[in-house]
Amino acid sequence: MSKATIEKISNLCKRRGFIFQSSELYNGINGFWDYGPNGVAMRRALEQAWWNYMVEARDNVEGQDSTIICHPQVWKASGHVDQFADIMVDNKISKKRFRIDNLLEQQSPEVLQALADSFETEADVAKLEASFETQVEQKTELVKVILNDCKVIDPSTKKPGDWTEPKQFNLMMQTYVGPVFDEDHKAYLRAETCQPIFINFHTIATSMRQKVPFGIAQTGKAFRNEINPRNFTFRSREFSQMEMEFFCHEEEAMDWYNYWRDERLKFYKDVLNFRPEATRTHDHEKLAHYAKAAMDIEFEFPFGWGELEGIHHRGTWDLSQHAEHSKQKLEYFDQARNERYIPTVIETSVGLDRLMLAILCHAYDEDEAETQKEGKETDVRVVLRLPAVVAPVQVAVLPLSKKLSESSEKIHKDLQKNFRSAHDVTQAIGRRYRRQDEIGTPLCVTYDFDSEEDNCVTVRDRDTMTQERISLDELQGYIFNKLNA
RNA sequence: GCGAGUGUAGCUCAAUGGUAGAGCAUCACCUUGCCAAGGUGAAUGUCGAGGGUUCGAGUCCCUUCACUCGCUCCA
Repeated sequence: MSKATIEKISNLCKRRGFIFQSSELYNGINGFWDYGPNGVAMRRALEQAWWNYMVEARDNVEGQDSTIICHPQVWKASGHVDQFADIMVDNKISKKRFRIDNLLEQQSPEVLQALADSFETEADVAKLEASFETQVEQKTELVKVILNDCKVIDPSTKKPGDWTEPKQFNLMMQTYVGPVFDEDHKAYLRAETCQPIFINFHTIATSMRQKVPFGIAQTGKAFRNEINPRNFTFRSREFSQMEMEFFCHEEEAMDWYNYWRDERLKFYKDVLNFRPEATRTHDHEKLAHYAKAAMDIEFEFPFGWGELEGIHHRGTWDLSQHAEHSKQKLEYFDQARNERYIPTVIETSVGLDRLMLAILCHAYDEDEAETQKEGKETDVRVVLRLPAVVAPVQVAVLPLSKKLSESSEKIHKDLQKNFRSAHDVTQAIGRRYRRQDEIGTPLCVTYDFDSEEDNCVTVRDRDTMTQERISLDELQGYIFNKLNA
């Protein structure tokens, strides 16, 4: 049972320079988070671990880095502009909020007819929804009156609601390209990193002489106007994704789907050392209309199970959409099969910030340690049992006394060439060990008064708190082996 | 957006309407000192912001901002 709570994690993250509220000086901004020195070190290491595993170690996956702002048509083609915009309305009596399309679907024919009469249209959900959209765009007060006059039912109470003015919720963030802010210059910040992969598919296949099946990976920022950001960094409005789109022939798609699912599970197990019970897989019961198969890899956060990664069989939907909207042929000619087709896509998509949070929750531990504090035998030790590959500091060099700091700094400088090393000279040694435990440093190297004589240092292990005397000549190799164990 | 809650030192939190505090953390010095050790000292605040009531407001009232939790949303 994990001892982590979101409150403890977020406190530790702030106290130790991992993650804190963005723009705190101005009271913060909801859904945006900054990474401090330890947070950014860990995040870069994690991103690099993913990149190495998914791109660098493979011949059939290429990398790319696209712009955050793309041609607005990209997001119309992908369906985001439509699907990310909903009209919402609140019932003041039940305090519930509804999407107008969901609400319309649950009305009786009488109510629908009354609405249709008011809008001078037909009693059809799609047509009524279109009427609502027009009215809401024109910001008329009429809609609220109509909702209430037609006695639209609240599905949760089965009674007419006291409806507020419907509002348009846009989940895509908007901006303007060029100095003139009008409709013609409207653009979107990308809501996911995968669309720019789809539109670059042919350019990359050609330039890298790749043949299907092959993949393209990208990491980077994505933006969504989440209605309600919650649970620390779990749902943020600006976040990073690590996505890979694998293009293959439809006949092989399920095999590749299974292959990538297994690869991704292996990543969590072998690279990040997740305990088996920390994650689970969850097959989607309701598939998006274009999807053939979809599953999530979930992690048990202190607030419950949450999605870390999605593995999706997207069919030919995305490339077909872009082919249609761009009026370009996005077919691939497969020489081996002597066949022309739109490749099928298998996607792996993980949230970098969510994964950071999961790793922190997974690593958080409290144990009992002996103390020399007066009146106490043991004390609670807070320790992050981070895998060495992502630990912000991999080794800390600590002189037993400040007088020894000249020699210890030389060791630190030497270790810095190969590892993320820190040098800490202030305060009692025990306190420094505890500080390093809290940021998850796997190894501490202590230089003492004997070191001058015997050319040896003490290496202390974070998890066992045991110490070993190591010759300075063997130190680099010893640390390398321990960190890669 | 609705409802509830919270804003005081870096953190956790005190303070009947009457001089803003503690613990921890931080920093400096001392200590041949290996697990938040001991000692001496230091720094730290527009009490979220604005207005009002009062002789006097961190405390009461109003407004506002931000955050947290619940509802809605989460392809």
